[in-house]
Amino acid sequence: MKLLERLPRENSGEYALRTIKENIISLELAPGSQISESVLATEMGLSRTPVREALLELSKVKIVDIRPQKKSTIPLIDEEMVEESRFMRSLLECAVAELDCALATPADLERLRENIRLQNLYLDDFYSTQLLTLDNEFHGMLFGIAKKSQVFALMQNISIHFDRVRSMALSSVKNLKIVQDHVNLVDAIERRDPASAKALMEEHLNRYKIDTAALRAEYPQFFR
Amino acid sequence: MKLLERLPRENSGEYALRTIKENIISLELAPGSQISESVLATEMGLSRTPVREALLELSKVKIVDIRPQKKSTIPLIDEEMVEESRFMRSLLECAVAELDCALATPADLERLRENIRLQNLYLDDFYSTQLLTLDNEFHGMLFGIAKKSQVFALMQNISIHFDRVRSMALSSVKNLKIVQDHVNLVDAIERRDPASAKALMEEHLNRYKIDTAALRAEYPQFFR
DNA sequence: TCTAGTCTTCTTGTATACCAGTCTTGCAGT
DNA sequence: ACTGCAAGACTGGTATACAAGAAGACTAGA
Repeated sequence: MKLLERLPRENSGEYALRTIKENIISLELAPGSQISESVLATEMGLSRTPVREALLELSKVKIVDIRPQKKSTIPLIDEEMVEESRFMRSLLECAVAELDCALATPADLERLRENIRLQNLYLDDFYSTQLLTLDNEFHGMLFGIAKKSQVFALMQNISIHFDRVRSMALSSVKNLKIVQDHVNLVDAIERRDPASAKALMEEHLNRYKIDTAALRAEYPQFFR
Repeated sequence: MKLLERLPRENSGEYALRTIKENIISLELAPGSQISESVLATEMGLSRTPVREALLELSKVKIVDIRPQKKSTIPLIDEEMVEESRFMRSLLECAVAELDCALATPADLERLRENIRLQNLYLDDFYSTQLLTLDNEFHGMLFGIAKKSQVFALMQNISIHFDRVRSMALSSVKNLKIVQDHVNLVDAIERRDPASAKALMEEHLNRYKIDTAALRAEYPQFFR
């Protein structure tokens, strides 16, 4: 369990959720491993209550498997779940990209480009978690511009299935392509070209589709 | 606060969530009204813990507004939120309707038609909550057939914004149309006609779009 | 040595106690 | 009568205590 810094004005429950989520995505809490409310609570220096709230939320999207009176576990990677998550993302993100072509202001576009500049700074493998954060922010901005922030928040709940596969798959050659995708996408939005924007987004998200087969071969113990 | 029967094998938290949700949709817990963990707990004969878990989950989709150390409230109806919810539903349901054309088995179709038969039995205004339940089951089945049950579960979280507007808008003349929509949709799926299925679903969901303006006029105190 | 049964221990579920703010209310002083 | 302050009655956040059930270890008996 890798501890994070506690953010200002963040309460214990939010801190626990953020920490546990990060550890699941980074595979620090490995697929198939057992967890316990009280152990996690001790490790984080909290009581069971906020930890329990976090685990309960994660269990709603089946990224934590709580079995009363038995051990709870981090489920193995379930390709059907990953596919559901990809399906949802793809649909929503494509639609949002189209909306953005009509709604993005010059200021919005500048914020997007600024984010991409930062992505370029963190292209090294070593910064893969920072890159992941920037990537999430980038996509979050796209939803915000389309006035669909709540949809984004909800989508992120299930995207964690996708995210932990992503974090296994990240490699610098891929990252290069991903950042370039972002550039092309912003260009399309600036051109007010919804068809291109949608197509680019679809292609962008499809980069992750291919990986699961190879990953399963490499890390069979993490898959169902 | 209208109490529900406790389901077998349902734990307190689930019971609290189900009860509170129902009361929000039925406007028993009216938009703008204040709530308190301990009062709700007493009313339901539970301790604060499971009630708190339920409220916390509802607050994630902004259908409950928790303000630490201040009173929590049921937010007024926020049309932007209703629109986000409608946007998400529309996209996902249309895509699922298309998938169903390829995936529905004869047994699936029969279960759908059986559900519609029940809908016809409850067409009276008096049974509007039963009808709402059947409607939800119907749409849930469509997601299940497309192997997207988890997406449905997630979508329902935000759909509560939509649902409580729906429950204000229900009238028997509308219900007739809705049930007919369902019939037409299943026919299209049986014909393996994805274009029609998608179009019918879109039309079906659009029936609710018009209502908000009229409802705001009728119940201004419930709107922001 | 193997098996059956019991007891300890660990799990999550639920209730309760306590804490730190905030809002209200009532009293005292002017 | 009005104003200001203080006490107390709430709020939700957190910690802890207790309950119920499952699993595993250990012991007793064959």
